[in-house]
Amino acid sequence: MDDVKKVCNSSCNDGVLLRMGLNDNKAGMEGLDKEKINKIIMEATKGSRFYENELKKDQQVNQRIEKMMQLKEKITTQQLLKAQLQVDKLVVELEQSRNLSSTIVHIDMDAFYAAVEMRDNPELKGKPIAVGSMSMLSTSNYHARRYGVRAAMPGFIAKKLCPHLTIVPLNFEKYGKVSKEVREILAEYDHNFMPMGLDEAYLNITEHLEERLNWPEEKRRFFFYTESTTEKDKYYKNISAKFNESGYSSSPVLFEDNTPLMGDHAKQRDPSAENSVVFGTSAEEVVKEIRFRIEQKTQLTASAGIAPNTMLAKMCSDRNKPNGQCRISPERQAVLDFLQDLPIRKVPGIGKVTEKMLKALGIVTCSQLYQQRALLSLLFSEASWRNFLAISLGLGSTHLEKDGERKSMSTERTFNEINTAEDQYSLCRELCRDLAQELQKHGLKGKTVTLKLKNVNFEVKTRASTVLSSVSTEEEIFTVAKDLLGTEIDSLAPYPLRIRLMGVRVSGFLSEEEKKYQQKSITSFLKSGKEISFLRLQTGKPNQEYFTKNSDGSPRGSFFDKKRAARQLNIENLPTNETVSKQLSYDDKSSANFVEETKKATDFQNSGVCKIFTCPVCFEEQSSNNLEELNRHIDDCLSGTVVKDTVEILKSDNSRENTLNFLSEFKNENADQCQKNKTDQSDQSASTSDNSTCNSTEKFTRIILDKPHRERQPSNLCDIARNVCMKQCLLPRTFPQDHEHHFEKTERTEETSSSCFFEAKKDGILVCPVCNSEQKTTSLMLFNRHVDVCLNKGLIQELTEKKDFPTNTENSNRVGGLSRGQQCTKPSQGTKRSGLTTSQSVSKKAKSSNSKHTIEMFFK
DNA sequence: CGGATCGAC
DNA sequence: CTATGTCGATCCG
Repeated sequence: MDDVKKVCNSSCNDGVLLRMGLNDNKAGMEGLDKEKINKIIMEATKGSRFYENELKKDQQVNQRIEKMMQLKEKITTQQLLKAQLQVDKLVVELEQSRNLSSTIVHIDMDAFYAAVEMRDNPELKGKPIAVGSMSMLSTSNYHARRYGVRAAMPGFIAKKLCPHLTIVPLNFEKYGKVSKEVREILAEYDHNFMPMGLDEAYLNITEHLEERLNWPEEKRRFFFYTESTTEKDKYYKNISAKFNESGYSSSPVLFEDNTPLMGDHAKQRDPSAENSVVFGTSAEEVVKEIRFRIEQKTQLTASAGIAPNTMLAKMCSDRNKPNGQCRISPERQAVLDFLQDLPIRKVPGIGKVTEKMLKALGIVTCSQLYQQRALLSLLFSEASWRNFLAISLGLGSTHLEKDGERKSMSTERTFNEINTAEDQYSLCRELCRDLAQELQKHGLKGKTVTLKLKNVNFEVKTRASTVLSSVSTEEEIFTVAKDLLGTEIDSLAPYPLRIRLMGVRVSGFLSEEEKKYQQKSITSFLKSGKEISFLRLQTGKPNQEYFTKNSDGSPRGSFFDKKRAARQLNIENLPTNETVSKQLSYDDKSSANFVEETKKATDFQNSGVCKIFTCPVCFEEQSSNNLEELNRHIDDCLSGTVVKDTVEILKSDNSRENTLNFLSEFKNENADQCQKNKTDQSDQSASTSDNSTCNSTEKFTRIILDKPHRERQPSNLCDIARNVCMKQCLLPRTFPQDHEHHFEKTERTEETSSSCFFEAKKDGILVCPVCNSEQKTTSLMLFNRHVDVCLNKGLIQELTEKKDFPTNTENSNRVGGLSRGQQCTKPSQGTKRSGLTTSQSVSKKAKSSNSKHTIEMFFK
């Protein structure tokens, strides 16, 4: 979309109006001047809930600015000088890395949707039109823009600005088709061109330019598409006029020919024909050719920018729109000249908030951005000021990297106020259904579900929950989403939740790598057939009181508390085959009673009173008054006695899930082996333990370990875990003063990493499985602590609070002080995060108590 | 991680 | 009456 939203003049100080779209209308022309436009918008706006919210947001930005200014006051000359030196060192580096050798083109269709609609409906020509609805416009044509009608403006306001405005509804299908036609052309110049939405694209024509040098003229000749109808005739005469104006050396254009001609067709024609045009070999000529071809093919015009990198190309394409192009020649000085007086708002990535903040510092143009680089490095985050610096130097990506895998998928809807829980739940389900459909279409499953709500005052809230295994079906997503919704409804009771928008998002997809691995695992898991009987899944109706994480106020337990509670529940609900269904139906109730249970469990743990505990591995009751003994017992179970013939595990509740997952994986390994030994094992997967097929049906897992383990190097957690069980682990896993801690670790076995399972390197040097750094330590506990620091800052804090963990102060200070990203990043990796971030490793566990599910795989 | 915010189309 | 929908990135707690 062209830059309708960026027209805001930086001279405009009025916070709210800043967003409303002013126009740079020239006096005397048809349309309205800025003042009138603002007045009309204001009248239509003031007093509305929307406006109130805009004011609120504006104040928040002002507060940010205030904070920044306070920070600025405290900066000393000394600090500034020091910063200047450091930044300038970076400037030298960046300058050295400047690469002017690429030719990047940014193509931007002019008022795309509006142009398409006008093309297809001649009645609209010459009229001000906008595409969208009374609620929201996507774009407007240039005629309408003179009245201040812009993209992102509600139609009813646009109507007030321009009463004779025609609003055309969106027709994405059509735009998609046109877009495809354009892309076909673009692909000829760069196979890897990068589309940005339907109407924009970046091309790297560096290679094309080289090849083109050797092209014969005939290969660069294009013919005008002509038709005998008067209407079209006129149309193309206009085009040819434009092209001649802009400096084409082409001969006068005639329109006697009826045949659309491009590329190879051209060769067959008489080269001297006057209805053709030959384009040169320069970058400008190439882009003119592209634009020409686009126009011939679609009757739509495009603007373009040519520059040594994407950022510059994008800004360039803005320069001469509509229907124009601009080039920054690949010289440093040309780049700097271009930037000199360019308002920072024109820079992609700098929006209205950043603009306002920088303006508070007196920065409006890119050259000012450069001049203030030292100050900016002290006031903004590393990422931000480095970005600012790159901008002010005119640096950007010189190649087009294909966008990586999708990270999230979502759907949201705006509607008239909905305030009854019933309607909200059913809407939520509907959204989940739509989303599930899309997810499955793309074969995606994610671990995090986010619910988005916008109340009638336009305040937006998001609530997220991450579960252990990926979700993709309506039921799975809804199970999570309805809980999130439930807590929100509850948190407002007795007042109703009054919303105008709801959205559901799923993120945390498995990477391609992980997918393959899981696929394999599941397959082998299923193929082992008879060994698997059931998988249990959460069941029953949505329970509004079901506990979830809740940010503000409402009762919630910490992760550990939940774990303890869950453990405690085990004690009361011994899983036996007879009580299975009872147990399950209790599950939901037990969740509802979560708070109470949490308390009980915590009390138990603190009191040290002797209690009965059911070992999650062997399921024998253990009576113990301290966790140490329990841990020892579990250690014994894990390290040998259990891993032998035919162990049956009944999966009955969440608390045991981790251990079960751990063992499931075990089983997978064995199943894998089985596959190789037994030639044809008939597939008895009637038990359908695939994640995706698990619905609310009650199922149980029965896991049998009956095969010897393969011998090979540990390559993933599962392997490591196996080694532990085979007593191959090189390190003792019980730490005298650290039993509770250890217990938690046991539960974390499904984590991508765990301080419990690692390999020892030589004397006193251990390799942290999280950050991979070598840790010199004489104390396992200290090492363990390091790993945990890597795993989760919050975790450590919790532990230290509760247990007064012995530790060296320097270390604990550092933990609190550093940001997580830094903690676990190897120095050599610079600013990039290590493959395994803290967040990732902590993620799965965090919501474990909230999850239902089946097989959990482990990856390294 | 979870939540808010920014920015782009 | 009537102020979008989707996505990625980043920052902070």
